[in-house]
Amino acid sequence: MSKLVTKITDRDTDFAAWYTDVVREADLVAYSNVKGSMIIRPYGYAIWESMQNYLDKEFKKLGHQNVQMPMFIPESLLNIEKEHVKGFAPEVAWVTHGGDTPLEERMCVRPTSEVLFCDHFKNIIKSYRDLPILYNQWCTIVRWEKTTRPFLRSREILWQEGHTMHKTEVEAREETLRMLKVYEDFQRNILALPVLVGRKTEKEKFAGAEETYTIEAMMYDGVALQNGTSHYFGQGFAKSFGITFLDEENKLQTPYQTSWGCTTRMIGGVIMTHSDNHGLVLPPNIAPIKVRFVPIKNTEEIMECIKNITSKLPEGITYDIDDSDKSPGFKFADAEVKGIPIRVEIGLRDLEEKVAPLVRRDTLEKMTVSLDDVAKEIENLLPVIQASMYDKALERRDSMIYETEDYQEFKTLASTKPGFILSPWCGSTECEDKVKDETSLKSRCIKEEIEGKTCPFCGKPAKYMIYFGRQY
RNA sequence: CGAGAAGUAGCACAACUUGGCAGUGCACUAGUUUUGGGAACUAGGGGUUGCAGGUUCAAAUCCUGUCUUCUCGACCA
Repeated sequence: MSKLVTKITDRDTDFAAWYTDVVREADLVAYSNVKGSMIIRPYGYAIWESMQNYLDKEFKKLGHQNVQMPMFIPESLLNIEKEHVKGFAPEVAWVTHGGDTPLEERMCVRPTSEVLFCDHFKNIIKSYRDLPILYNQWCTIVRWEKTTRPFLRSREILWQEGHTMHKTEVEAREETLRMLKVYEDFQRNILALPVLVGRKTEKEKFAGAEETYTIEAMMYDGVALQNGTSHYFGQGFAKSFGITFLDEENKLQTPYQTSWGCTTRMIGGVIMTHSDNHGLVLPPNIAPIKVRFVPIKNTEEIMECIKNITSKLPEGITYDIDDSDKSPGFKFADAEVKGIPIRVEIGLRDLEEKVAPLVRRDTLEKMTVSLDDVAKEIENLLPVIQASMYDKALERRDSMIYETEDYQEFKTLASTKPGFILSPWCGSTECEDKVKDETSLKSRCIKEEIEGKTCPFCGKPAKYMIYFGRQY
C-alpha cells in the first residue's frame, strides 16, 4: 500500500548531487534568475534566524551595537587602502548609471564594508573617550564569484560583519581573539561542528589585514569549509584613512582596528557535516523546530493527548504537529527530510497502551516511552542528540586528518585520501605555492609554532605545524 | 573565466535523431474511501517548450546568440 520513493541521491555515490538534493528536498533555497543569487525559503531562513539570534545576543553581551551602512562604495573610497583594493577589485560589481544618466564616479556594491566604516570612523572618532567603538551589521554583500553553489558560494551573500576600533594594540588583538572564540564556541556547541581554529598564512590572509584567524570545518567528503574569520588590522586602514584621536595626554594617536564575519555558508556546513540519505539532520540547538508530533490519525483523543504532552514541555523546546491528512509514512519521511531532531508518533494503539514511540533523527533509533514521560524524555534526549552529533562528526573528522613529514607521502595522501594533511612548514609563501601547484592543496590554518622539525617542501627548518586541504 | 553536459507544468522525464494536435508519473484542486514507513479511486486545474533572433507553409525539434543549472579546472568566504 505504500511505495518507497527515493528522491535523494546516495551520499557516497555522488556527494555533490546528494547535497543539492538535500537542499531542494528540505526546501531551504530556490534558484533565482540571477546566477549565484539565491532565494532563501522560509525553512532555510528560519535556520539562519536561529543562528542570528544566538550570535546577536553574544555580540551584544560583549558590548557591540548594530548599525546599518550604505550598500554602495564610490570607486575613490575603495581605492584608498592599496592591499584591500588589490584583493577585492577583481570581484566587485559596478554601478555605472542612475536611470539613463551615467554616474560621474562609478560605485561598487559593497564586497565587505571596511572602507565604509573607516570613512565614518574618521568623522566620529575624536577622543580616547570615543573608544572602543564596537559595531556590527547584518547585511548582504556582493562578490562576483565565478562558480556558485547554494549556501557554499554565492554572489549575493547574507552575513554579519563586526568592525571595531581600539586605543591600543593589546586591546584590538584581544578583541580579534575574543570574537574568534565566540565563533568557535557557536560552531562547536550550537552547530555541533568540530572546527579547527588558527591563523591564516601571509598568502591566505584577508586583503589589508595584519593577521587573519579562521574557523575551518571539514565536510563529510573531506573538503574544507571556511566558516568564519576574525582579522586584526593593526593601524593599516586607520592610517590610510587618517583616523586619529587625542589621548589622555592630549597627544594625537592612531587607533587599532579589527573586523570579523560569518555567513549563511554555515548552513551549508551543517548540511555537509551531519545530513544523510534521508535528508537534513539538524543539531537540536539550531533546529527551528525541535520536536514534531505525528498523529497517526487526526482524531480528537489523539490531539488531546498531544496537547497534554506539549503543555508539559518547557519553554524553548519548539514543536509542531503534523495534522495534515497525509498518510503516516509521508509524515515520517517529511519530518526526516527536514531534519527535525525528535519525532513523536501517536496513534490509537499507543493511547490504549499508554506509550508513544520517539524517533531520533540523527540515528533513526526508535524508543518506546510511557505517555506520562514523553515530555521529560524529550527534554533529556535533545542534549544527548546534540552531544552525539558532535562526537560522531569529530570522530569522522579526526579519522580524515593525516600527519606526515615526508613530501612523497604528502603527495600520495593528497591524491588518494580525502581530508586534511598536518605537516611541518618553514613559513615561506614559496613552499605554499609549490604545494598548491603540485598537489592543488591549500593551507587551511597554522596549528602551532614548533622547533626541531624540517620543512618537507624545501628542507629548511620548520617553524610551524600547518593543515593543508582542498576547499569549497 | 576555460573545458564539458543540460534546460519541455512545482519536481523527474517523454516527444527532438527523421520539423506537422505538447504528453506521462509525482505534486496541486474537489469529492469518496483510507491512515503504524512517501494511500486508492473518480473528476479537474496548471505550458509563450529558459530568453532573443534566424531558416521554413509550419519549430520543443534545425541554425546563431544569450541566460541559467550541473561537473572538472583556475579564482575566492
